[in-house]
Amino acid sequence: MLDIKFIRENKDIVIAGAKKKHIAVDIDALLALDDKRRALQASIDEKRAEQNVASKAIASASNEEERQSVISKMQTLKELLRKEEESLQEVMKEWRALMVSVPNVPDMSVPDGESEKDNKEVKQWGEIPEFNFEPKDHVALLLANGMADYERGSKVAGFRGYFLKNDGARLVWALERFVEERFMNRSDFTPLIVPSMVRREPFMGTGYLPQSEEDLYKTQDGDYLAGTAEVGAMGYYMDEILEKKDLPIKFFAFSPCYRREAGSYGKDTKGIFRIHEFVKYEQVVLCEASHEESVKHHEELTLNSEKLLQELKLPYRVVINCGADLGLGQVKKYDIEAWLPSEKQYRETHSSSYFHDFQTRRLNIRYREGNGVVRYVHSLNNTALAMPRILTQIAENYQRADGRIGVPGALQGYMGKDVMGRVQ
RNA sequence: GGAGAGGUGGCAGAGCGGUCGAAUGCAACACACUGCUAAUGUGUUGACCGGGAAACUGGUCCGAGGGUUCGAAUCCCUCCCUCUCCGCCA
Repeated sequence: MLDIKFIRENKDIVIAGAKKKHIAVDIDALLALDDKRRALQASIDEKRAEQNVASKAIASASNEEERQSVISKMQTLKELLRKEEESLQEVMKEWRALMVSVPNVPDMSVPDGESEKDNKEVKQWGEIPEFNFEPKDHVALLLANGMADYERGSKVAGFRGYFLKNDGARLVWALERFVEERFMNRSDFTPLIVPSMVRREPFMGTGYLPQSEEDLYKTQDGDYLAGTAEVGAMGYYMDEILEKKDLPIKFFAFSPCYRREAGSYGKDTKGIFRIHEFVKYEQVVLCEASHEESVKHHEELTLNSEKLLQELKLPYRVVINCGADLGLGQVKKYDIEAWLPSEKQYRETHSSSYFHDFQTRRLNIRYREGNGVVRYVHSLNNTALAMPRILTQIAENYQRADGRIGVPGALQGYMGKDVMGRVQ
């Protein structure tokens, strides 16, 4: 959510930002409604002030006659007040609905664009592997090596269901220990295991609701299943006022993740690239309200993830997401994409974004500055490692002529070997 | 699943329908005192919306939403949440 004052004073910027994101929102209607809201509020405040004065007069009236005369005057005022309060309520309802639909303003450095195809590459790392045999895709590789079972996966769990077995399961556990150890060595990150089954408020606060309701699983008790640990981690300090000295707060958060993938029925239907249920380690940062701080942490979070891919020796690139590929609250987003040989293109493994105070305003997470001023903190997040998606890139990039899969050097200690699978 | 208790400021915790934004304690901050620390004394300290250059000023907020009343933290209703006990289960 943006500050209504900011919208009022920077109408053109907000309209241009929404256009860049290709999100339809009627700012003029919002501002007209806001004028109405403020006029009503002022009138109500005035009447209440009158009522407060009268109340004191009634309490301290010297005689009954005087008392009764003020009371009867207040009875008519009460009726007027009631009417105005009712219309304010209606206005507020509409006002709130509009307010949560106003997107955050993207950064200057965000490129224009219609879709993810217009994302702009800003960095490439690693060498794209050349094979002297016909490389297979991850679907076949994992199956042939007994590392995944899709048929039984869908028998048991339905569409996009999967089992990981043998070295497939062991590889996930190895990756967990790999990433945990990297972050455990950093005292600035607080390890956090977060709930996946979460109330509505943190979803509203992080911006997943109300817009993306159809992408979420919902329980019969009205809770939702989170598609990322960001939701629970951001909810952690909801409705709290932090101290400046405690910032930045960095979470290394783990959770199972659930996504309905409602809008992507045709995409990535095979294998384990796009699935309903997975696990993810997520970096979440709360920092003081400064654009420079946000940018600094954004670059750092992105680099943290890049280092993991570098250790795994997976070729990747970093793209700046274009306007249309940004979420409602995001100011700027980098996707990190690792090379997928079977598709001869990079595919997303990480997504790193910052929000300024868009989320924290909704979540009501603030901090006290030294001078006593209370401000909304800034928030950011980025994937640390998501599994099993990363198995697709590992399997394909490390595949061998004999059909087996090499173990990345950084994982050999955890796996206890340097090659996975079986000879065909 | 059954029974009960409760939700008040950063925390703890009082609070007769009007003088309650709310006693008191703790914490924090400032000043004083003290060789340092500790202790002590004095004072200050809520958030949000609006007006104002500012000083200041009007309004709102005691879980949420309704109701009664001239007036609600206080009375009534509904909902949400938390806790305790019993049962069940890991």
